[in-house]
Amino acid sequence: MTKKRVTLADVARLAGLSTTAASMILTGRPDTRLSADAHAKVHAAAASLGYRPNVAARALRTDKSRLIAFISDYVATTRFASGLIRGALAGAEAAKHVMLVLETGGEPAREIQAVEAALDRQVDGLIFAAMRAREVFVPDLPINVPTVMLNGTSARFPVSVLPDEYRGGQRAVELLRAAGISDGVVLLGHNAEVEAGLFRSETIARRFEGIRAAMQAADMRFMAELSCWNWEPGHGYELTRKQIKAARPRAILCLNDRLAFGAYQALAEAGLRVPEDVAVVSFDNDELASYLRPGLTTIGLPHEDMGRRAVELLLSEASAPELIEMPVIERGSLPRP
Amino acid sequence: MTKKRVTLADVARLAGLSTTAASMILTGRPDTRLSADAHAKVHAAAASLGYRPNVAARALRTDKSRLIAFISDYVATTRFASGLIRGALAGAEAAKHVMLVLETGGEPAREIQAVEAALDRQVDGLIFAAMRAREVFVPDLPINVPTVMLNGTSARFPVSVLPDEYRGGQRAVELLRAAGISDGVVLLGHNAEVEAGLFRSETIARRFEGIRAAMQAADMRFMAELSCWNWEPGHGYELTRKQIKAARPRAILCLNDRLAFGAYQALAEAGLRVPEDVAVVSFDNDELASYLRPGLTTIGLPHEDMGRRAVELLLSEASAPELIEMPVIERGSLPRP
DNA sequence: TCCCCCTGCTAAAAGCATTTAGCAAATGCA
DNA sequence: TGCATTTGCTAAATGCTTTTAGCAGGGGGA
Repeated sequence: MTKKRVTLADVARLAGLSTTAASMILTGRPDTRLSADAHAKVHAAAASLGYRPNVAARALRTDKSRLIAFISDYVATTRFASGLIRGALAGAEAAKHVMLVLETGGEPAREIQAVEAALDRQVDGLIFAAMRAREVFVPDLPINVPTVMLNGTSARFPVSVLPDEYRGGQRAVELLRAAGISDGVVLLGHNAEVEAGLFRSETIARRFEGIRAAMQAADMRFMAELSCWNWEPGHGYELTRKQIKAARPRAILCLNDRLAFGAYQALAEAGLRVPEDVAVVSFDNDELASYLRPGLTTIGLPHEDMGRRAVELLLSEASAPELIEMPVIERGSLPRP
Repeated sequence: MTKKRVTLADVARLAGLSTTAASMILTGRPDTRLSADAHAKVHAAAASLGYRPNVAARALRTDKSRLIAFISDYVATTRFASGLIRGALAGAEAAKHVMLVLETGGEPAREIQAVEAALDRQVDGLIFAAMRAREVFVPDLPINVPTVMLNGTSARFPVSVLPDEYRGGQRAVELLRAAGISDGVVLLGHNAEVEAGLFRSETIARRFEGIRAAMQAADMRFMAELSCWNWEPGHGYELTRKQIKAARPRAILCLNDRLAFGAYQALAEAGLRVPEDVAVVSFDNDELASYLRPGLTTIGLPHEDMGRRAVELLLSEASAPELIEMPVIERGSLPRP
């Protein structure tokens, strides 16, 4: 507890050199003219004392903290968005940075506090992460460090990392086609406002565009579009139940895995088998998807990749937004052709 | 970008006082003899310049960084363990601290790096969080700051925060009793090694003890104990299916919600209704539990409370471990008596 | 009047690493 | 030998805040 930290001065003293020399050697400066002997002595001294630089002192001098702040509205309400953190953490570690995480609940006051707390600590960059992709509120403070928007956008900060929803939407439809299904497809989770990008998420609007484009390209049309606000299992269950009563579909294209989960429940209850009687495709690759029987084929949200990429863009001071590929995760909810 | 930070010296200059005065006033020192006038001037100057102290410089001088490190093996593999982070984040925010999060994947080399990175930044405390409660590997480095173990234990650091599994185990059985069920109960997810505390988690061993104690107290005995290593839905499904074929239980006590999920699938397939034909109780309060139909009654893992409490113990330099109550979450998988 | 204490404030050091400017000795070249 | 370079290294300044030690002036008591 009381053992004093070992400082650069201690190392220098033990090596019989100046702190200047020690500093230059330990930070690995290229063009210094210090002798090989000096290098050896300093390294030996540092090792024997177990020297570790005081990052605060270094940050004070260099204005680089090797710290980045990850400010999100909700870390893990969707357990799933935590993939964003995991990825970012991995990216930070790879770049020998360390990550401060702050949660704001989407409340402006807490957002301000979070940004201030981060800036006070001289972070090298800010990542604003949103649980649901949308226009993110960024407090109107002077921010003088690189900033990237993760799973969201901001008029003020152009560099963002988003899933490539358009392509993802296309893929879902292509999957259906490849399974030999070209009609009797029901869209589950439609919502006009969302589709228009008015609410919740512009990126989901792009998902719709991709779906519509692919449908058109294949000259397909939905048998029905079942609309609801929240995309929770309960809604998926109810809508699917009603649909089955009206007319049995050949396939259900669900806007997320939780809806698909509800659809499975309704199908099971009606004695319909997946995929023989009704095929299902979905979006997200929620952990759920692997629990279902049969496993759910879904277009994954590449959260972990996105998080990692956000850090990379941040540290390379990129200036353009980036779209991350949505992987197709094939499990068993589509018939093999 | 180039706008220089405003420093304490700037504030002092504008206020027409020394930096000493400004510092004392802004940090709210109690026994200073500075005039009310001086206070007013300094505060006015600070406000008008938008002064924010440089935390690195302050940390350098005071050795207090208002930073705590959250070092975990896996943040969110179980999406669920991320509740630990959420709680800790909330606790840190309440205490005006900020949290560094580091992930180690349980690899010793990364653990060492993580601890060093944290210590280099003069964190005020360390939280070692484990995804699964167990004896946690803590690298053998000199650690001279308060440390608490979260959802795990360590011989070296006695203060830990764990769920009260013994009581939780009892509660599960009591729930069955209260629903009028006293026989025909199958235990799903037993495992002799785990029960003996030899592997994975000592706290799960305590859960078993609680279950056994309550069973004995109620003079009940399991109809069968179905054992498996991994507690995933697939295993729950298989074991339940076999059990149904052999003899239909009145209730299934599942060691976690994922097993219960599998049990539901097998039950549905066999045309058995929950809870009329077969009741189910479980542990964890995974998000899954609310998706099932009917909702799963389960003994919740209080991750968020635990995270918050860990920070509180850390900052109060507590010296004793603490058990956090496991809430019973009643949904619809038990019959109303 | 002299001494002491209180009030209100400040100069300077400390905390630790990086960096600029520059010194002394050795070497190279003519 | 004499001058310019190069080599190998260091003193001191810098970044910003906190804290210690202490100064100047006014008032009170003896």
